[in-house]
Amino acid sequence: MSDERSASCDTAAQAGRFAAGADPVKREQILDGAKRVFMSVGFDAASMNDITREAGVSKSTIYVYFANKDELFAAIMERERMQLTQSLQDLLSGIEDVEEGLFRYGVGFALQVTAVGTVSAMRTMIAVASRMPQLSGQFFQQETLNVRTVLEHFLEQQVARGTLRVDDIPLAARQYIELCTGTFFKLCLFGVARTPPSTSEIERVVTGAMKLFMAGYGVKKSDPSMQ
Amino acid sequence: MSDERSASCDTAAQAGRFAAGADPVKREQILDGAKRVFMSVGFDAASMNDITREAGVSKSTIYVYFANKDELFAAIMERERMQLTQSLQDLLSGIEDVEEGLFRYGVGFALQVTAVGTVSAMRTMIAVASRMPQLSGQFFQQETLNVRTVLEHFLEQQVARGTLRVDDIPLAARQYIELCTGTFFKLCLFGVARTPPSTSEIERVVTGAMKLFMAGYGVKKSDPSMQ
DNA sequence: GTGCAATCGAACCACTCGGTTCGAAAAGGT
DNA sequence: ACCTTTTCGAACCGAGTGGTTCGATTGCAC
Repeated sequence: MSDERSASCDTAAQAGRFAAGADPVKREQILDGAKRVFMSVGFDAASMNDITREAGVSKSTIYVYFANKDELFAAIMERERMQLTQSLQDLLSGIEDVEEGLFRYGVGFALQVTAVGTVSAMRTMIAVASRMPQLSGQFFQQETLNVRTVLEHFLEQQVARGTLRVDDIPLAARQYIELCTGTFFKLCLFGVARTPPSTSEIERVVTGAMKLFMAGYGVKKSDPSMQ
Repeated sequence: MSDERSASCDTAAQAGRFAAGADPVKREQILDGAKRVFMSVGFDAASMNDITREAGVSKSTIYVYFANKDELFAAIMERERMQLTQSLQDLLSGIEDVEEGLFRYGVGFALQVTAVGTVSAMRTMIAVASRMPQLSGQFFQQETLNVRTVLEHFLEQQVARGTLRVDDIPLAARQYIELCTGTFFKLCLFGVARTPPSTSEIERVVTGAMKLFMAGYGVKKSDPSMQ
């Protein structure tokens, strides 16, 4: 039954014909339009009439695809979270050198969290965090853990290789993340910085972060001939 | 004329009789009630009917004191900002020892930014930052500058005393602030941490921050007899 | 061309919103 | 007790809210 339905959907994808509420193109169209309104004015000030206009579909169609405003919002935030998480997965793939890894992670992460889309998604989620604890918990919990886990694994590897000496890996990972991104993220979130920081500014701050981090955790090379 | 009015107000303060909309007790009552609603559900979801009930005054009285919802909100956020700024003014007064100063600043600041009241004020302001850029700009700009300036002055003093070697004071100040508070603040803001961190947890993280900071910027004592 | 179904969009619903009006009640001064 | 003024609170206003209904239009398959 479900296999039959799945096959039917795959076939229909070529044909452009779906059951009501099942057209992925129409669904994305709604999500895209709604996202623009939610990210612009937040959940409460986003009206379904505004979303109808922005998405370019009928309001009754929106209600065929989503049960209510809350469900539409949740779908958008989940989509945002997945995109954000996805883009951070491979920041440290295949890297073995400690400074190259730290630099690449720091810059990549800073670019990600200061991007306009990320900031507005965060801001929108923060605004309703106390009223929608489950949704916000899911959004921030997963994202936070994933980002730090990647760095923690990398630090563990470096400790095993003898390039770093770290007693508390989770604390060190937190410290490095905050050194690289903390101020940037806050300035963007608060609206003090109207545009994302430049890449060169990010690189400058990440370089300083690395320098401090290595001063605290780096293992000095004891053999001068290896320099 | 204005002197006469001012004297009249001072006298009346003892007597309990004010011109309409000029009673400071009634004004605070409105602000307190409105604050509770705004901080709980945000600007948009806070209705003037809710605020009327919470403040325990008539809606028409609220409109005698404040022109509209926006003005009421702005007055509350300004009051919050001033309280926040005030409480951070003297964190480093009279301290000369570098590690004592760093510890005291780190712990004091972390306790302040993770307090429930601070977090909800920030969250509420962030939610409307893109719609009320002037208000949010004022709120965050002043607060951010003041907090960091205090630390920068302290670092400058320590550099002059020879206990720290810092090329870039503003960057170092940012780094230390983020090391001490960055993760705590975000976890609270995102609603992941449901309660503020314990003082012992803050002290643990601040101690780690100091250790890292001194590893990077501290001037080692070259005279053993001074230990 | 025909038939079927998804989508459209105008109209509708009960309710809430921010803000206004104004007579009654309350408070304070003399 | 009387007078004045502040505050109260019920009723009101036009606009907007999320969500529903349903005949007309459109799009796709055959």
